Amino acid sequence: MTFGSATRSPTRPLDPARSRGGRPRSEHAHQAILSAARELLMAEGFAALRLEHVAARAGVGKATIYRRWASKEELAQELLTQLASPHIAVPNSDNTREELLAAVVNPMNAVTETDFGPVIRALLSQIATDPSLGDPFRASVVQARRAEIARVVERGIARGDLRPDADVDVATELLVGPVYFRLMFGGVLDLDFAERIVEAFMRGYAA
Amino acid sequence: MTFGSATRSPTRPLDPARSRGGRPRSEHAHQAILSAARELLMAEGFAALRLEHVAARAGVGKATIYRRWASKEELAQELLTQLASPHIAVPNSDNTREELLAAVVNPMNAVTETDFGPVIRALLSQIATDPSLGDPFRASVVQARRAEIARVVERGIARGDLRPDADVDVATELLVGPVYFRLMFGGVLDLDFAERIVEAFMRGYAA
Amino acid sequence: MTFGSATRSPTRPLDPARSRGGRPRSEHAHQAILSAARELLMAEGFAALRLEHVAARAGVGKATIYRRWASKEELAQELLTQLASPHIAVPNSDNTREELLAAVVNPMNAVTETDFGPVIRALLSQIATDPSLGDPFRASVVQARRAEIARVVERGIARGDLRPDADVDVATELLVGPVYFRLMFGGVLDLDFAERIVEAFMRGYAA
Amino acid sequence: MTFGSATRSPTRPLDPARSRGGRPRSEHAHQAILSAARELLMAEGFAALRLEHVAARAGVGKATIYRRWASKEELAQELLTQLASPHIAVPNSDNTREELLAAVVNPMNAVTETDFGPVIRALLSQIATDPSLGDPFRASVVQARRAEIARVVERGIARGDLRPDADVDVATELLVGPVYFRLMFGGVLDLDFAERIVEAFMRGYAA
DNA sequence: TCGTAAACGAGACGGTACGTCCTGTCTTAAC
DNA sequence: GTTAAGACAGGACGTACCGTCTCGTTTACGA
Repeated sequence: MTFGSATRSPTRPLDPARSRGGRPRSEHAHQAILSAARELLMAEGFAALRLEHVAARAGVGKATIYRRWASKEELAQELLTQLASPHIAVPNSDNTREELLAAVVNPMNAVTETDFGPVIRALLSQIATDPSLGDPFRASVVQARRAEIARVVERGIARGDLRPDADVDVATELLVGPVYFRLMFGGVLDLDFAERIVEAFMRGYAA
Repeated sequence: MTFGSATRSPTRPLDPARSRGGRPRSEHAHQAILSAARELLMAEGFAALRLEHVAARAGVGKATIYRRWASKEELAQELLTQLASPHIAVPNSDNTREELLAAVVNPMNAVTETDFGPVIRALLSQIATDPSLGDPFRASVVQARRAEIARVVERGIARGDLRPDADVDVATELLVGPVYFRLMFGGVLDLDFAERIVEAFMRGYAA
Repeated sequence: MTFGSATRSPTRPLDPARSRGGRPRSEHAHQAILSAARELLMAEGFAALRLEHVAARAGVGKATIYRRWASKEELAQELLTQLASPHIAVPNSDNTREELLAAVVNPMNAVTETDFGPVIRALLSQIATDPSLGDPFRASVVQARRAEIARVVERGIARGDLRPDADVDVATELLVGPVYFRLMFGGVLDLDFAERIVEAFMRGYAA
Repeated sequence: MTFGSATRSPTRPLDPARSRGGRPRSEHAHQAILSAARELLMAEGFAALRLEHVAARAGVGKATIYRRWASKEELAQELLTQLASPHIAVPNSDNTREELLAAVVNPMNAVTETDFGPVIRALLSQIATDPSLGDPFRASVVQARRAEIARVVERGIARGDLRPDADVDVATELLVGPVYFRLMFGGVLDLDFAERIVEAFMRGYAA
């Protein structure tokens, strides 16, 4: 699945009438801001993230940030979307248990081994309480993951590996919920954990 | 299970040598601060919580807050512990399915029908990233819930309702993880959802 | 002249009905407060004088200060009066030049060699702008000095040392004004300076 | 005499390397702050002067004040210098008594008829005790006045109106000391008083 | 090749909140 | 009924950032 297609960059559009003239926006500044923001968000958390510090670290004026994002939230959303995209897809492997394991291991690796982990940890509250950040996240990342897992379950049923009445509606919760539970509330996130989750799922829904 | 025993109030201690003299701390001010903080935390989120506003709403000087809690985080921790305590226990009902349902419904009702919901939403990021808030929360609330669910599973095994090899180590994740997943990432939290979660668990581990 | 007779202690009276009973006010605490206040006033100035620090240094509760003086100004006034009293009198020496010199040297020594110097320096603005401090000071200390100098001039005229039309009304200003001018605006305050002031006065008004 | 040349503005310098960029400091804000500070200093005195109130009255953020002056003292110093400057010069009038009278009447009018009066009253203590305010004041205003009066005396001697041994070293104290004495310690400040002071001086030092 | 126009780094602007300090009052137990 | 201790509501301190606004400068495009 291509994921980016569902995403809408929160970056502020240029004035549509600007095509006439003016200096173009600097792509270098753009990336420097995102990098600085990611580092500071991971180091300090969302509440303590200071756009003034982002600007300083990026070697950029504050206005250059506000020209692109209206708020800290918008900037965070872009970071989140950028980092979440690569960890959604579960390839068709013709092996249902393997695909289910991938559905658990993908998000687990994302949060344990990439910057997505610290970043989403820092943004959990914003996602859970601020629709301006949560709604786009749910509409893109969460929805993409739900769809991917639904496809895995359907393929499993089609192969005869899963019972036809396997509960697609809560499959994402059963497989990915435990990963986020431990992300927040502690507990090891390793392959053994992932396998136990898959084992419990398979016991319930194997044909 | 008594829960409070595991909790440590984060409230700043008085100087141990103070018993001799001085005006005692006002219990009224203490409660007014906690109420004001809860309301503002629910309304604005943790990042936008202003102790100055808490003080104003509580009709209290800022120093009266700082005398009790060293930071916004400590104050939030006390709020969280206060609100989480009542929703842990699962009574022994001699019916394993009923007890498992209670293990899912308890936290679900806590987050949907009490102030614990908005408060923990606001504090998820702090719990996940700030050990000063997360560690006490994990040591008290999360640990208590794990222990309670372990007891439910063990009673189920003892009654012969659950297989002896039912996976106690991930039972909390399987039962409560889905609830928190939907709390953060959307989806209805109702009795039907809870029953589907329990159904999946029972399918996997019923004797 | 005895000076104290003109002074009214600013110390708050005890409740007139106090003769009945209760613990008597501690004279020790009273003196400790005045000493602490004098030291801190000299070290920090009036604007930075903190009653909290006075209380701490005196080993006294804040209420013990407020029971005696209604404000920082009243406490300062008592300090000032206490320190100014000893430097007013000019003894009759049967030598007009000697007495005039004493009228200059007395205040000069008071400000250069006793705590009165730093204290009045710290309180000049209060005296000049705050009637609650300035009026009692003018009514006691300044008035006493004027009267003393008037007596010196009159004795000088009586002895035939000064012209009968010597200007009594500005004599204090001519003799003491230069001392305070240098106290504020710099310049040495020594015997030579005092003698030049007296010399100028004598040149103008000697018979 | 040009007076400003001796003065050093206490205003905080901009970073010398700032000429490159940044919004320039607002002259309008600068003057609004000085006006507000003058009004409040006159109304409340130095000790009760609140920079927060100055900022509010000037319609300015507190940082805008601190960007220019490091402290209440520095701000006061600028006020003082600004207000003192116009009252120093004594024009050559070819009439020694007239010039001496001007030397007394100038400061007298300054303190009775202009804002310099309330302002210096409020700052006397600071000038007398705080070198950071007193030293610049002595170096500029006081020194200028001394020099001006020395010139008046020298012109008087040159004209043959004053004795060649007239005491220049204490002339300022004799002429201006009485004015400040009454400013602090009470007594009318009118033309008659000024004439008596000049009369006493002339009696002593006329040729 | 030259204006025009927008973006750039810098930093001042009016504000809000921080966490600390102090004010003047009040409340306790001890004497 | 005063004492030392210390909590109380209130308010100012000086600092840090907010999001906006000027500056002088740089960079591209279209006339």
